[in-house]
Amino acid sequence: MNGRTPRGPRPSSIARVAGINYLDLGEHLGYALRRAQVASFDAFHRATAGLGITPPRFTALVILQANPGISQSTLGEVLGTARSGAMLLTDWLEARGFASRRHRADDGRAWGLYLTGRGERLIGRLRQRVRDYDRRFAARLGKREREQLLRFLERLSA
Amino acid sequence: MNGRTPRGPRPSSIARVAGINYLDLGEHLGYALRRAQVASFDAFHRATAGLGITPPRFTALVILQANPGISQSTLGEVLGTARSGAMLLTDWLEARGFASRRHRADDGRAWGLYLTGRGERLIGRLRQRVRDYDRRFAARLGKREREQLLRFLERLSA
DNA sequence: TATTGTTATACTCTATAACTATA
DNA sequence: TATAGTTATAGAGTATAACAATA
Repeated sequence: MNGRTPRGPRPSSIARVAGINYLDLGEHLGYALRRAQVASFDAFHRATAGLGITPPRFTALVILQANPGISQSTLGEVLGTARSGAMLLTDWLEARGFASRRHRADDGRAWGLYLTGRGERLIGRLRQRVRDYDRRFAARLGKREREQLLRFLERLSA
Repeated sequence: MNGRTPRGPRPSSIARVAGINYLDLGEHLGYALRRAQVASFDAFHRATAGLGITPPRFTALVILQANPGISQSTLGEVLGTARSGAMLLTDWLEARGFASRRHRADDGRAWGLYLTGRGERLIGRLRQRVRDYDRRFAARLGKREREQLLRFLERLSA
């Protein structure tokens, strides 16, 4: 313990409590998805401990890396949040030197968003960590099962 | 439109944005789980529209039905939240006449929580609605696929 | 008129910590 | 001492609405 409390939302696992009757809750896809997602978030949190990186921030870094010059509105659309949220997220990245806003030649209203060198290095390290955590988290499934699961989830999300 | 804004958290879907490069984000189990969970939450929200029922509240109702006399602390444990959160949730249920607190004979500190008749009727209707929504949501999967998915998720959550 | 970014505001959820009463 | 419930407080996340600048 170092006394510092992490800032982001704390993932609290949802363990099965002994002696409790859950009825058919385990048959509900929504409940099962929620439990698995919390477990995944918990693993993500441990994998990125101390960096202040949350899943949306990680996603934003990946999207900025692959789509240099993207606007805040589009970033918000990708993340599924309102413009104002995308703006706060961009503020966070910029304040830490991971991303920069540049004026666009073609549209005076919008910013173009770019990773800085520091941001590139961060996402490089993060990619590795997140890939590792994802593999460890999925270790209870076989390779084929993991692929199957991904396809199922993709079909539900489309 | 009736002008009333729903109270609970609004599920905002995470659609794929055309023209955006997502790199390998789709291969991340955490990302896929999050997207599916948001889609599921969105369907749940529509299924229970107007009732103010959120997934944790639904879970609490099921747990109270199947475990009459459960304490607030244990309910919080089941939900994966702190005691204070379980208390606010119980307040919400009690204020609407869905649940009641009764003193315990064996332990003067703890409440025993029980569904009221009104709560029983609510959970009866909700069960039906939630089961329907869950089936519709999973309609993109076959029966066997749905079962497989549930087993995969269960293994990841254990 | 519509859109981008911004700002202010409000609301939900949830955690922490301190307190009380019981055990 | 430890636990159940309570209360107060704080923080993160995110939505809405209004506004200025630009299209």
